[in-house]
Amino acid sequence: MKNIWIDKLKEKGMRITAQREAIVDILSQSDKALEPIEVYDLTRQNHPTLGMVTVYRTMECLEELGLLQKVHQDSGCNKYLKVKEGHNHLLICRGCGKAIYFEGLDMEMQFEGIAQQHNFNLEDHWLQLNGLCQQCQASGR
Amino acid sequence: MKNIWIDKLKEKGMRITAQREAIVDILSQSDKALEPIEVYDLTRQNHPTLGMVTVYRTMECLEELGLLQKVHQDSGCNKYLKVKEGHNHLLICRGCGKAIYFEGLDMEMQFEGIAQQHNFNLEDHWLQLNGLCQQCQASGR
DNA sequence: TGTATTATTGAAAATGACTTTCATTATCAA
DNA sequence: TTGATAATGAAAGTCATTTTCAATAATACA
Repeated sequence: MKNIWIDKLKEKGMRITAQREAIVDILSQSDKALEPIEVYDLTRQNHPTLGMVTVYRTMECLEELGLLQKVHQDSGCNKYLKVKEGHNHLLICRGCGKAIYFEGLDMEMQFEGIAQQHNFNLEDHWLQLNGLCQQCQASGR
Repeated sequence: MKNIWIDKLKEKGMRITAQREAIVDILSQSDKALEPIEVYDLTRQNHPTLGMVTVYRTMECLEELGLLQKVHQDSGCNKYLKVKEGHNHLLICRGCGKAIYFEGLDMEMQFEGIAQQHNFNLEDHWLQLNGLCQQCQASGR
């Protein structure tokens, strides 16, 4: 996972710095959407001189490369999650933030039908289920 | 529509001022999600002394009263749309922003099934279709 | 391997959205 | 009509994010 991201950065002609590698480490391994300040804090545990500006710039690059995407939640709209190509159906835990791309619902045809009813040309969609995962239920959130 | 909103404000013991009425006018009639600065600009056309602070405070109240809800889009996560109770399935135009609450898809059971597969306790969901409305297609966006 | 080029970094300053403060003004119950 | 007090808006404050710029480091190439 991490290596794929690093390769994509290289392909784009970007230099591989220790800072970028550390940020990629955190984000490519996280199963929850993270905001810049969280990435900053997590990365600084192993790389204490890292600056916030570098976090912002690196995350922006990763989004442009299609490796990260924004996840919108009431708790904040600045959270970024690793992309799973072709899978934009998400299940997110309100407690711990764990995000799961789920499959098994094929609703493209129905969505297309709704769009046609309203004379819309459908471009994409976003489906997100919100709830509490097993651990968070057990811990009584 | 507007009167219902005003009544709800009264019920909460809030005073009906000219500013609040003007803001309610704009938001209760808009068929697209608006951000505070847009509400400010629109409202000031008929009410030039209005302050930005009042816009923020009034929109916050309207959200708390369940009359407005946030709509998350890449173009901004600070847009508010009038609520249509029990309808959280939206079709939004990328061009003009027009938002339509649609019905006809009953997927609660399927969503519940997905949640159970992953041992989640489902709380709510958000489904949004994005595309181009007829007018925006015609105008070649 | 050494070196030149230039992308990257991070501190500091700037920006911009939003919130808080507070003196003035306006609503509305009595 | 009047008084209690909620609401307003200017100004100052806060906080996330962006820009600037001199110093540093990665990479291509000699």
